[in-house]
Amino acid sequence: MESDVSANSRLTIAAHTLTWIGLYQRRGHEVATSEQIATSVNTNPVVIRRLLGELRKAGLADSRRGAGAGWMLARDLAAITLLDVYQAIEPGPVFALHRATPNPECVVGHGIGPAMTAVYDDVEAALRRELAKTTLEDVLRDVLKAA
Amino acid sequence: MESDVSANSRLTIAAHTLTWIGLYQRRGHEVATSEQIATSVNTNPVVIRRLLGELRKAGLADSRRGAGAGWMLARDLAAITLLDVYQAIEPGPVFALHRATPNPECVVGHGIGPAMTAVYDDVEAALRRELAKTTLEDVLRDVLKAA
DNA sequence: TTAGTCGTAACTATAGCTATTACAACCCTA
DNA sequence: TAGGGTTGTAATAGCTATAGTTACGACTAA
Repeated sequence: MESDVSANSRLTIAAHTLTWIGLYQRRGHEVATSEQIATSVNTNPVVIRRLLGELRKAGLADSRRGAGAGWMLARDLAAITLLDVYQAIEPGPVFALHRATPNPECVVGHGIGPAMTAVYDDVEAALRRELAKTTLEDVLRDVLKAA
Repeated sequence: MESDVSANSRLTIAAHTLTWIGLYQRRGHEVATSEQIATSVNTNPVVIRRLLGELRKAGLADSRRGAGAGWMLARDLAAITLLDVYQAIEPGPVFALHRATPNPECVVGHGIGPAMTAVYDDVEAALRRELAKTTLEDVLRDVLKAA
């Protein structure tokens, strides 16, 4: 259990999942099951299947049904950045404007939205730039180094 | 109502609040009440008081009690960056590791935590760098320009 | 003494993430 | 063609954070 339970662990789980599949495939297996991945991640197989569904929609993973079914990578680990993963699973922005529209008759209430949006756009861009620097190949290298 | 209601609007509200106080003080008033600010933000005064309580703890705002009570800035708008505000009100990191510890007997489960932590540290650093670039004076300038 | 505001507790509502159960759909293999 | 393992997905519940609201004691200038 981590210190802050509120923040998103989706990116962590997604990176874990894809890295696991990549390593498993390199060891000679064709497909990985959500059951196997869930055992490594320590969660429920359905959580993995749902997440992999989103990753498949983004063109990062693929699945096979029926007997001998399972999941595989759609691209090599080196061709997937954490930004790819982030964009596949993150729905909204990190920061939001007001829930309820602020008073438009007030100077600040009127102008604060655009002003903050400009800042938030820059912040998100910086965040994406940073995530784009790391591929899942890099992640796997770090993982194996720690072993 | 904004498009994504889930993300944090706390930074937006906090910046709005401090900017409002700053402008109000420049117009000759000594203190601003949570009631006035809440009218501009379009929320409940208690929400503003709670937030200003955190900002005061961080040394950004100050309050006076009793009759003629209210809030004032502890520093000039130019001396407050959005990073200051962010650090005063944001509790946790943007990204989290797994809720439940992943399987330590699995290579990936064992090494993924440190690997992702390294990335997340860089991302948070980039985010902070970006927020530090903008002061509330900059925000007020943008706000007045939009009017 | 009074009136206005802060400071804070308590409660409710909403939304997202995670976890879990259940089951139909699918398809390889024997 | 029957069996069995796995995907795909709906439904539900619990937890947490944010937000909104009411209520009321604490404080202090006038």
